[in-house]
Amino acid sequence: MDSSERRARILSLIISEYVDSAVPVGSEAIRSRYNLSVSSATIRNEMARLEEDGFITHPHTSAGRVPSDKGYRYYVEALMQERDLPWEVKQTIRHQFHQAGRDEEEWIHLAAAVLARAVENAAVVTVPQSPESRLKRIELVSIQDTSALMVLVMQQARVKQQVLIFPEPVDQEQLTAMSNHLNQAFAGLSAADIRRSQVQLTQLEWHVANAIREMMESADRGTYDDAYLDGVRNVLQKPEFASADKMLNLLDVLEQRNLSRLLPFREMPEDGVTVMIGAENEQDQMHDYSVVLSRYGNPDGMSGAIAVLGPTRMRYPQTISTVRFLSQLMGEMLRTYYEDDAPPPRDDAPAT
Amino acid sequence: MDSSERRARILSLIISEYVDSAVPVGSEAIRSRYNLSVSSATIRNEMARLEEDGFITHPHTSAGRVPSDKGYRYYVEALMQERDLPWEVKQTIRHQFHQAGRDEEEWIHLAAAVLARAVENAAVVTVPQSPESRLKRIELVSIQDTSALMVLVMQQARVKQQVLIFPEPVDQEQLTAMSNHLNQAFAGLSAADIRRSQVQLTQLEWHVANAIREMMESADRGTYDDAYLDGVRNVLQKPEFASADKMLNLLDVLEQRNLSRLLPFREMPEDGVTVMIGAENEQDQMHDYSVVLSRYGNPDGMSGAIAVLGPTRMRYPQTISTVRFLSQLMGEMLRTYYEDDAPPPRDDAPAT
DNA sequence: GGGTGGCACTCTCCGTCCGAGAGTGCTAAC
DNA sequence: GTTAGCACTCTCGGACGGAGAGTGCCACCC
Repeated sequence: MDSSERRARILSLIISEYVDSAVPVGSEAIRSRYNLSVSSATIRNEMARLEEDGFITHPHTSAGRVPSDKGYRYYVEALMQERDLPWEVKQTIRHQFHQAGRDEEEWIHLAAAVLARAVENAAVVTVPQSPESRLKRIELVSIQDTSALMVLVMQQARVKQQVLIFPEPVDQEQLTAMSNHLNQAFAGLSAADIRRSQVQLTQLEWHVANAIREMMESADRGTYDDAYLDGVRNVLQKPEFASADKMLNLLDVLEQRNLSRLLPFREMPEDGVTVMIGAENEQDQMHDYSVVLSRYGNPDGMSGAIAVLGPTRMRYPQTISTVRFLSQLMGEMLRTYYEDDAPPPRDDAPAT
Repeated sequence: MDSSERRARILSLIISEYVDSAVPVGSEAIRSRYNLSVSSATIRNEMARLEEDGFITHPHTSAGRVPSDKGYRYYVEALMQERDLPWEVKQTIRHQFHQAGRDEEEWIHLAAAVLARAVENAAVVTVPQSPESRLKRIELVSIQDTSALMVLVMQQARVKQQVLIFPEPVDQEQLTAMSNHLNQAFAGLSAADIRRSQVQLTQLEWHVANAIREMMESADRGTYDDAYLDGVRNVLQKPEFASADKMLNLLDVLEQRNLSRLLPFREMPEDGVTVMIGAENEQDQMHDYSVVLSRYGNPDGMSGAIAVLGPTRMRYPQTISTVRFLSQLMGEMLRTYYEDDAPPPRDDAPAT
């Protein structure tokens, strides 16, 4: 057996063992558990080499070895074999999704729950966003003399609402007239289009148009901020978080709603699964965690992100396959239920 | 000094001291810290009496005293004096609220954040609900050949949305015709009214009407389930949760979305603040926590609940005042922004 | 008889110590 | 290159003990 090949195998075994047990793994342990045909002394020699090269470390002199970020990275890159999820598992998930397919909130929730459960870590799923909202319909409903509810329907079936306060009493008839006019003027436009628009508007209409534009702009800005989180408990239960301050640390990372700053959604490639191990994440707070994430949907149309967050000691193969499958599935769901008639101009979209 | 009066004073001091320090408080500590004119031995005697009567307990023989649920209850009932919040504090909060008054979600969020921060514990704020939703307007917007977005506007400015799938292609023109007809037929009705309605509907309209009814029913059922939570960290940081299992315990209580089962929203009186101390809550899981809660809004119109959750060791006076003030303020907000002109009379179902 | 000083007693907390156990690294031999 | 052997290191957990805080009770005092 090639010596570097054997070294790789040992690294692989250390990782499997450590991922399962959370306990530093010693030379004798792997020899006996995987009955290798070499002695523990040989394994120790190899381990020393692996440590020299930075793939594993030592909590202290007389402890077993623990994979380093670099070790995991090499494992993910070269050693592990990603298994496709078993057909039944896929089928079960698919079924659950089609059950809950109507209500977006429920649907995203479900995705997070399924993911968290499958990978036994925390899952984050963002609400899908379109790159630039376009107005489809506006509706004004009277509430009080001087206030009305504005409901915006955007393309891709996104609905936004806001209470408007008018400087003078406005009745439903006026509101209807205004919404008719605004619909005519603004349907199909983006926030920028509306800003540039030259349409003649009354004072009140202008008031409303402003509110529309602001809401659309804030919707466009808010990408990735609206995320569902599930499975925090999975992570907290892991032995690495047994102490109270570790737990608080993790909760700090998760509870704040600026998750999107900690997960590198922005740098996500258009497709494929991204793995970020420990200190590879630029955020200091994330150095003890790994993130596996993927975009779902169509970058030109509706898209969001799903991510798994857990300790660096994570089952990468399963996690990656699951994230991959779920992101595909959610893409399909988006196309089926939410996308406009006009198919986005890409020619690799699998037929539904 | 009357002896029972002195005993009450000592209980009061024990509670203040313990609430601040989280450490069992001894006789000498109280004497010196509040320079009472009696010796520690006398205080010990009084403490023995208080313990006999069940107001305080002993973690172990040679430890100081800790208030029992009964002790806190007596304190809340008879000893503490609820101070009104300082005017500036009220003003600051009021100001924040009027800043964020438009968007309901933001507004509820803010309420939870303000409350959690003010009382240094966890805060729960439910979305306001009306006792029975009434349809105000329905809108149908085409998405694809066979699917459309249904947007329901209820009285009290609540908006619900759902994607509908039709068995046959339907274009926007048909959708508009349908929504016009349904608006005519159903405006102002409750789910029950719609169920009873005798209006002639086409097959497709019937399909939609069904969806409307289901959504309204689910909205009516869902009271109190939709809640915002803030300040979990405040609670976790307290010394009583320093150990990992205590933390997990608390997280279990909070993370699950069935908070409404643990907080006795249903038994809430129509007005006033309810305090529930430790084992007074029927739910076993809640025996270590106290809850201070209040309804906000108008029981006949829109109403919701706000609650504070923390360890039984809690600053009851401040917490109660804050909850009281916030519930009043939120009631005002509801009336100002969200309530219909016509207060919902009981028997106004328009004939169809 | 209530209040008080005194004192023995109890229990926790924390630092120290020690032995068992696990694992390493090195060396010498195969 | 591999291996057996062995000294060495470090952690973990239990035992121990002293310091400190607090109680409970008794005898005494006003």
